[in-house]
Amino acid sequence: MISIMTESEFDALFSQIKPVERVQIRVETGDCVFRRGDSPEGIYRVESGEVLLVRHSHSGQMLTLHRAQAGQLFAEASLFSESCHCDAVAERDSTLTRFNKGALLELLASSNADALRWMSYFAREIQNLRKQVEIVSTRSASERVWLHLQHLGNTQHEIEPGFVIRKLADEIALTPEAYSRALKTLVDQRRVIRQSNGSLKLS
Amino acid sequence: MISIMTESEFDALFSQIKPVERVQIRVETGDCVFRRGDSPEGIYRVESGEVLLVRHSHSGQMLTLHRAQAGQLFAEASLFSESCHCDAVAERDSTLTRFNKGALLELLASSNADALRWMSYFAREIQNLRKQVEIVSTRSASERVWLHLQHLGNTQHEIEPGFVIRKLADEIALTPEAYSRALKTLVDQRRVIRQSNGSLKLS
DNA sequence: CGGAGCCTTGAGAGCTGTCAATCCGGGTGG
DNA sequence: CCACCCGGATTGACAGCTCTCAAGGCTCCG
Repeated sequence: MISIMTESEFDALFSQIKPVERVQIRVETGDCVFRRGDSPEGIYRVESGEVLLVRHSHSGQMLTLHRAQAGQLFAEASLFSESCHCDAVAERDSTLTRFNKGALLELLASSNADALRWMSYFAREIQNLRKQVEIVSTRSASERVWLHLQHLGNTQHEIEPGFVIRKLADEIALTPEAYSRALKTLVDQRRVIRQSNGSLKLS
Repeated sequence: MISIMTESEFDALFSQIKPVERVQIRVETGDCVFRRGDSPEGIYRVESGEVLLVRHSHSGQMLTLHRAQAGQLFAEASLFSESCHCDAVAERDSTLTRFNKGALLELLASSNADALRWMSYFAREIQNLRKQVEIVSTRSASERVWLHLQHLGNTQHEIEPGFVIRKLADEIALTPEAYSRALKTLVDQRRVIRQSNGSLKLS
């Protein structure tokens, strides 16, 4: 059984790519890595920092589709696409590695175990997205927050301190105010406990 | 450049699977193909009819995550998963083909051009899901309907007659009433035209 | 101490969900 | 041919919830 790709398996994959085919990129908070409609140049890995994939509605509202943190990939789907479908914006000062699209495709075409790992990565991405659709489709704000917290802490059942309400609210299409109220509701219901160190514990 | 996998490429892929590894399945309206938590047995193709991937919130509300129509696959992501993440329910009487999970994985491991096609399929699925997240995250009902109609008719700019408001509303987490009102708003704004044959034209 | 940034809380408006009534088209049976 | 019924779509009325805007609170940091 092929399991979820671990970080070291990622490294094994990418280490086969010639150095000349990878580019180190430094971006500062607010910089655009690419914009919607750009021709995709490859897949990106976040080495440090954080990059958001966002879309802007024509009414000016911004929507976070994905939050890529250190160690994660983004723009995977653009491997097979003629244009980028989101804006990629640095949420913080970040360093990225870009792996050339053509080199990756060649690598995939010549190697098969790697192809399986890639597919498992894609499959996990699909499942995460379905989960996100489920969360965002939930009408009640407190249920939406509850599902999202469960999703975030599905292993540790605990949300680390230092979380930022504004970011969490963005991810599930709520305003920070509504998120705050919803969280208060969950705490009142004893479903979430605010711990003294600032973390959240799910029950 | 690898382009989107066409239906004939699908056929080429699946034709390499031994007949003994594929099962024909007939289901009637309302039948469950599999349930959340089941051990995945393979990937399914809808030959005729329609299958919905849904989740039930514990408050009893049903959410449509995906609508697989004739010619489409579903449960792709479960290839690399130990359990199904949705219920699959027949929306109409349908015939399905199930391709055995193990056979597919072997096929992928031994063939590389096919692996690329599979990945392109997954990549398209990911893009569709991101679009769905974008749509569902849109707060205004009429804007949500507008985005969804654009997504549905992104090639023909027209929605065929015979569409069912209830189903469309389900897909974007709206009530039929709210959908109806939103559609009326779009028609009043001349962004959508109801044609005499019952189809919708986008402008 | 003072400011900045974020979270929290409050009040009101706007929008969607709910429930109910009505309309419309297709199918059935007299 | 017509009355009737049935399912879905539409429309109306109202409650409930979230968004918006505004006003404190809190922590961190200079």
